[in-house]
Amino acid sequence: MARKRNANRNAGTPTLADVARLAGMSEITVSRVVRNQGPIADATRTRVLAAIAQLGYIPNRAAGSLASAASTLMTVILPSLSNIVFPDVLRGIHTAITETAFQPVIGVTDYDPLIEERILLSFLAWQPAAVILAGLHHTPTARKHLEQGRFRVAELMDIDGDPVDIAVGMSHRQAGYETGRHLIKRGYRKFGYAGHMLVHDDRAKARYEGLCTALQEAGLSLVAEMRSPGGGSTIAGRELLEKLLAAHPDLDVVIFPNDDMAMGGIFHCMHAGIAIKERLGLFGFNGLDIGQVMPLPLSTILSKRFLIGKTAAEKLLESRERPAEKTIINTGFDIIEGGTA
Amino acid sequence: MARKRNANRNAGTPTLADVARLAGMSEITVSRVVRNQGPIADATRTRVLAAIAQLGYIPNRAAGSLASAASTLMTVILPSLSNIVFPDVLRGIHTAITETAFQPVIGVTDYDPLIEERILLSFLAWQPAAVILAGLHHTPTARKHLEQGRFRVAELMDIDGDPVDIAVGMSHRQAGYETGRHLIKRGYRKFGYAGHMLVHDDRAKARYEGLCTALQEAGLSLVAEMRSPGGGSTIAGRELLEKLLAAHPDLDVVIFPNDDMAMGGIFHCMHAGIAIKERLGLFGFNGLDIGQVMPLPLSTILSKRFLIGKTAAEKLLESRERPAEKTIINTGFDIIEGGTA
DNA sequence: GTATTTTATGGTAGCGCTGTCATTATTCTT
DNA sequence: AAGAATAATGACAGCGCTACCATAAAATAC
Repeated sequence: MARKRNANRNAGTPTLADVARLAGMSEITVSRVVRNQGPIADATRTRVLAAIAQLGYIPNRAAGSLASAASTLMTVILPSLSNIVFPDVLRGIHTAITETAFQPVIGVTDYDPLIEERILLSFLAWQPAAVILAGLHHTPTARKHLEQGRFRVAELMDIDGDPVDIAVGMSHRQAGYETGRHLIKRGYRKFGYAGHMLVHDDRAKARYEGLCTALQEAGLSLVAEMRSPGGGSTIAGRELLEKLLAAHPDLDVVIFPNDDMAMGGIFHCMHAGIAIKERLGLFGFNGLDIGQVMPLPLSTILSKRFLIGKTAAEKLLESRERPAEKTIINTGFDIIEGGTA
Repeated sequence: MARKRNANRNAGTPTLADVARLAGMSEITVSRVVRNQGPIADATRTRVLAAIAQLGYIPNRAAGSLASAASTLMTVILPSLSNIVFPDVLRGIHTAITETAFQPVIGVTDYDPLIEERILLSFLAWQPAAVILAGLHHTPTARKHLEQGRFRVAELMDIDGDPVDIAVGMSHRQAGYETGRHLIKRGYRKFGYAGHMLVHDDRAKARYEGLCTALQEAGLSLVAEMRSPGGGSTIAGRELLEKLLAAHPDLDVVIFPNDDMAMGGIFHCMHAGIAIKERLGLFGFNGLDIGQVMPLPLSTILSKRFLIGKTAAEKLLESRERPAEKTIINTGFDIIEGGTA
């Protein structure tokens, strides 16, 4: 019976109708006050707000979403949370939407496009207002949904490719290339690469390729490379550099796919008494704070993660509609000369 | 007119009714298949799943939530994302729920209980299945909602207090106390504290108080303390230690509220040529990886952040109902002796 | 002073799904 | 073989809200 159902639910949860009754207005008027939409007389607004406060009314967003076929949720799907990089992006997003009605729903893919697809579909069930993901590479199914959905899409970090709507990030290929150019200019000639095995980390791969291109153009090539089977942690960087140098003691510079690993490299050198920069150059990527506070600041490339997140979210807030044209926002990067290469 | 409305929405979004029609079943049966609920004949399930696949049906969770007065959303409200600590917690939560239907919605409070309250209320509009927050201290309004809501509540990090339902964490007061005992045992006598000004960081405060208690019991007290106006970053730790030592050169050990600041302390000593441990002990909190990989591993306390997040989420998954009794899960902490104190 | 626009409010019909109660086939008891 | 329990499915109302249209009152136009 309907009454039973009501009894179960309504236990102390006031609805629009309750507010309307108390304020002596219709439901739709209360709804308009709540949503700040349409013309409302000041007196009416005051009365309604008083009733809302008195009852402690909390709007039911599920009902609202259902009725309007739209929600205030912003789907954020990131590859990882292990490293501060993506929390930084998330922080940027949060900063942009903190004063808006948007609420971020988070998914983590572990760099796996199939997991990304699964998470995306499960989140689309909420009719999100916008979707943010990392990178430009998704499964065909995911891409299809992203293109056909009634929501805006921002793809972060990477701009080397064809975005669905909006891409915000930097060219990782170029970053790798500039890294190579920079180090060649500094006089390094025997390049080593100490990477990781995250096969789906497209951006690390793009930087690697950019680096190789720069070397090639200068008639050089990687003398040695190794990849740590785990991930890209500091400890992995430390151990990997040790192994790399054991096999190739003649290297004069080693590039890491991120600052965490590069710092591990610094620690190995400190421990093994290797003169950083003079005897062996070390170069990272990301420009983490900690690398810059060290007595010998890490030479690296500053990626603007917070800015990427913030810019993307702001761009998504600009309009409710999908943009007619694709937009690519290049947040660029800075080479931090540092003291290690 | 209804037709117009339909036309706008239905643009390519199949509903349960569409699936039911195609499969030749009733809507409720399709719903049961989707939710894996109730007895369904194998043949029926197969037929329905085929229809779902054919149409690319995605259930509308807003409608489902409205009808059932329950959602699959898990509200996660954290103080900050700037430091890896809370992303670690979030990672633990995500690990626990990744194979379930739960989806985390994230809020960040900047350690402000009023912002926490605002975020909580806005999230309750989704009728979440569970709420996770940090700490045991909330505004009265927030506490009231947490106690009366139709969802389970987990309060993380801290267990010194009275939880709503479930608390998962450690005693920060005890951690501070043990820090003091440990350093006294090591022979340190002239204690300095290099903190920050996050007034709402209750846990740093509890550790500080525990430390003071330990000193007092040994007839000692803090010789000097300073607080950096910014936050608890590595650079702040480095600058603060320099200032602290300039004013109080006789200190023989300095405690920091977190590893980030303590590492800043290490860097200052390295730069200034101060013999760490012999001349000046340094002690942190958190047990971050990076501190342990340094040539001189940081002396600190390992807080089990990932475990806290994971345990809490698992506990919340155990039952759909609010627990009859309060539960406190102490994940404990480990003193890492390290090499800096 | 009437026509037109603007401002403020309400009635009503769903949105897409699930809870509740029935109903019919099937299997198990004794 | 009749009765009881179980398995499998369906009808239907309604969750709480908002889009859509309509209407009344006030302001403005000419």
